[in-house]
Amino acid sequence: MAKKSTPFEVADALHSVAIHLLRRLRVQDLASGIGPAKLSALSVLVFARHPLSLAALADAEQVKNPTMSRLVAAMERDDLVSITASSEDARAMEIRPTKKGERLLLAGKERRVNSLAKVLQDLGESELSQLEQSIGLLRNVIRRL
Amino acid sequence: MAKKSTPFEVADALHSVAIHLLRRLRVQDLASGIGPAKLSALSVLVFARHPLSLAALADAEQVKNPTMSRLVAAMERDDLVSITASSEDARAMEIRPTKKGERLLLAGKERRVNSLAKVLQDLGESELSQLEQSIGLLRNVIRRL
DNA sequence: TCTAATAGTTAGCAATGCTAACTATTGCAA
DNA sequence: TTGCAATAGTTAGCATTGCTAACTATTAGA
Repeated sequence: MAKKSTPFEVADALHSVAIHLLRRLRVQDLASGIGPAKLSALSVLVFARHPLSLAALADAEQVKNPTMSRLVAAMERDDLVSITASSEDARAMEIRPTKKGERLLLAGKERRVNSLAKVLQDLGESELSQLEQSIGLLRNVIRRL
Repeated sequence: MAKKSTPFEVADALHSVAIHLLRRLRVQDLASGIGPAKLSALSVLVFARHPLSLAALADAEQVKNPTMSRLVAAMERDDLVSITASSEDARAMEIRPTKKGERLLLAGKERRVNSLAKVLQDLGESELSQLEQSIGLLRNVIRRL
């Protein structure tokens, strides 16, 4: 049986693990030819399955509007997203991934996640489902953060 | 019962959760008055319990020498680390945290981790120990990455 | 109607990452 | 022993991504 740990200790360990996990995965991001911030924003757009406003996208990515504004502008220049004015509100934009953006995201994501998936394949089925449950827990934790 | 997921799906979810977790915790880092890269490097120095060379520190942090060189120079200016030449090799440096650096790290870490710990307190004991087991799994995964 | 709120942009700064090219030592081999 | 290649670190210059402050344009409401 595992030693009983305090929430502080678990938080500390979790923080450390998250840092080091991403640090390793960062290497794979390079092959996408697009930065991690753009890749992540593009991912939100692709999986949203409907257009998002700039503010909504900034919110989802936990960055400020000017930061997302710049990312979206760059992605539009690269033909990864298309921008149209909202029909109801001329101030607002509707941002969608282009076909090219969608293709790039899926390919990039595959490359990125594959190196992690390869290691996860060595885990047993029960370990994998345990990880999955923990991920579910963490999503709630993050929401309350 | 949870739907059976592929390693790829779990890897993807894990990647996403790690990103968003750190994004939330980043807010707390601000109170340290020191950037996350420096905080993390300082953490390595403090917990190493012996001096490290620049290359060793860069390696531990998974960054290139010039990047670490700049971080270390800034930390020395702020009196967070002390730098001495190695007695055996005049090219190499020995980097240690100062008292001030150690204090700042521990205080910063506490602040940083506390916001996460606060949310984790609302989890049940079984959920907490489940998280803990997953963290153990992940440490092995990261090592193999 | 006019004013306050909202959506987004622009400008300018800071932190952190990189590569290329440099200096200074070290160590090995001729 | 000398001289060259390898090693440790720095400097310069650039890209990305984050921020705040200050701006424009549109909308909505008093």
